[in-house]
Amino acid sequence: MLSVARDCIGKHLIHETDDGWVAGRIVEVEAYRGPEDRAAHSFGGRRTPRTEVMYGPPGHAYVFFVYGMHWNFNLVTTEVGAPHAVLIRAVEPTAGVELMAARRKLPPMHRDLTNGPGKLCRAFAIDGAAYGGDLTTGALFLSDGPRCKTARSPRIGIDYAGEWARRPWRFYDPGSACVSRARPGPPA
DNA sequence: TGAATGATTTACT
DNA sequence: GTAAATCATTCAA
Repeated sequence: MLSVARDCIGKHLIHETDDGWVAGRIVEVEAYRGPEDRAAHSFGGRRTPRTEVMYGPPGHAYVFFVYGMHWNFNLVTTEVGAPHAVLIRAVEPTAGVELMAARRKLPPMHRDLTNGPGKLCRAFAIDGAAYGGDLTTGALFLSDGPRCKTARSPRIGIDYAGEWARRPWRFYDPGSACVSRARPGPPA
């Protein structure tokens, strides 16, 4: 589970749409460990229409909407019946930067294009339509990339989860400028 | 049927 | 630094 999350770092996410296509290298993810993890939506074995896809086969997209305005994109990682997922928190744009910039209404070459869960979903035009999609056959898919070193840290935005919030299940590429936040050292 | 809340981002002081 | 935006999903009655 955690190794799967780490393996996601460095892979490429591609989304083809009518407007063109965009791609990015995944530089930050978080692991969510189903029933045991209070921070996970599937905590306690909860099974609802929203979490249903996590109980299905791996390689599918778990997309959900929060705070009334943001989508988050997850990769279902484990076998049927085990509701574990990896949240894609940030990517480094590699193609279609101008299209992303147009969607985000920001200038190209801007790091803020994709350095957050809600941001990258908007830049990639990921929404409810991608829910449950197969990430190997659909318009939204993953591709292998060069393996690279990863760092780990506690997860973000789940303080309500108590001790689980301190589990170092966030993986990121320390060499990328597109990681969402919590950089260890000064920006320069 | 109704009320509470969140795996966030953005804007403003 | 703090606060507001905003709505699908979820839990209670």
